Amino acid sequence: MAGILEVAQAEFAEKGLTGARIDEIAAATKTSKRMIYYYFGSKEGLYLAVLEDSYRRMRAIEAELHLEDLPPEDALRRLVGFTFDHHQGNEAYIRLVMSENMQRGEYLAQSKIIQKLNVPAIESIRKLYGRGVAQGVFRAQLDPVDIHKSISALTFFNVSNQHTFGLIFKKDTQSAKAITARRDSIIEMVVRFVRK
Amino acid sequence: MAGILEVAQAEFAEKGLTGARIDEIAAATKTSKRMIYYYFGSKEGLYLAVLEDSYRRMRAIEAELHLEDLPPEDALRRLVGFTFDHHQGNEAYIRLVMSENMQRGEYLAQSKIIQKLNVPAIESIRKLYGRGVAQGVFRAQLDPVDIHKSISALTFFNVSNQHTFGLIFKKDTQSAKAITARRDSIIEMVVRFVRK
DNA sequence: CTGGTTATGAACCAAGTAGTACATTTGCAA
DNA sequence: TTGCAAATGTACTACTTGGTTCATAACCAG
Repeated sequence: MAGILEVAQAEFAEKGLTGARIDEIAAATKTSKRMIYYYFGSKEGLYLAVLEDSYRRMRAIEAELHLEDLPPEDALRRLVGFTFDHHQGNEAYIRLVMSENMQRGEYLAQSKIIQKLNVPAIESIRKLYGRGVAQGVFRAQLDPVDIHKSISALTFFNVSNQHTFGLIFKKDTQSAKAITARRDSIIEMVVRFVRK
Repeated sequence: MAGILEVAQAEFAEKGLTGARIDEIAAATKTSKRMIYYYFGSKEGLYLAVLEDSYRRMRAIEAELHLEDLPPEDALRRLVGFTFDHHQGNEAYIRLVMSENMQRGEYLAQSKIIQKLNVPAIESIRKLYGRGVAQGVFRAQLDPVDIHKSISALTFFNVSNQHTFGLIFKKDTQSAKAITARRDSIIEMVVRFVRK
């Protein structure tokens, strides 16, 4: 059954909810279409299961960064860099989130476990930012969720929109060099935003 | 035929390439399915036409901002604010671009006119940034395309990922107040990035 | 061993759905 | 008017696809 989820994640990430084919998922699994319906009830049920599983795995990896051990600015640099790498290395996850936004969050809204999974992400920013303000290196009055949103936007977009952006500006955006440069630029942007 | 494009844009933006239904588009038009095939050849042909038309209209609006008349930082603020508003007010366009990225840019790559349409966007940043450096208010050595990418990322994400982000962080992200706050935050972020 | 619950296989179906065949009409130039 | 190309309506089809029916097998507690 874990195998079904993996295969289904790949298929849904590749083609979206409507583009994905249950028959193809079944064919790539050891089980049959019959079993997919037995376990997940419907295409939508499977999609939701995949969605939850993907968020869960994403956050599980994010958990341990040990930002407390670093000075605030270093911690922030590390957090942003890590988020960047993480998005960069998980295109399937990115595509699932894109797909879900195309459905206007209709399926994620049905999930009961999602909200809980994401509190830690904000918490680590809140702490780190609080320390920075206390030490006088960060400016005050900023909203941690807003900071998180900017970090997400910058790192997410770099993967999600790589194709249209690359085409339009004829830039190689995916060479190791280009990726590193972009990574540094994003880190710099976030740090400058919070720095006093 | 212009009518077809409008209806088709709405349908493709709403449901993506695979989710969109030619029959539905036909039903919402004054013409028939037969005519859609007559003019556009296939579903993909129609999709490509819609894509090109949407980019074209987007850039046409962007054209006149008169940034030359303003001091560099003011010009940058205006550009970012305008881009933000523009994305905020054109969800259909955003969704089409998302959809196209889900296809890995396969259809946009077939378009011969796309690259040309986007040179001006970079040009206006390049000029504005050059002026800022010359006047000593912006730091040197930055890449205009990189700046443009950050502006796009921040403003695009705010629309494209509003649903998942809103759900996860239980934040109202679409009230007038929230939008204005986010707008200001993004402008500030970009300005701080280029400022000396 | 038995009864029932869980798991599985194979063929099947009804509803969509992109695309077409064919006939017909409209417009327009000569 | 004639003739030809562009435009259009109706009905159809070949195929895909989510989901099901029915029968059977494997498992497992009492």
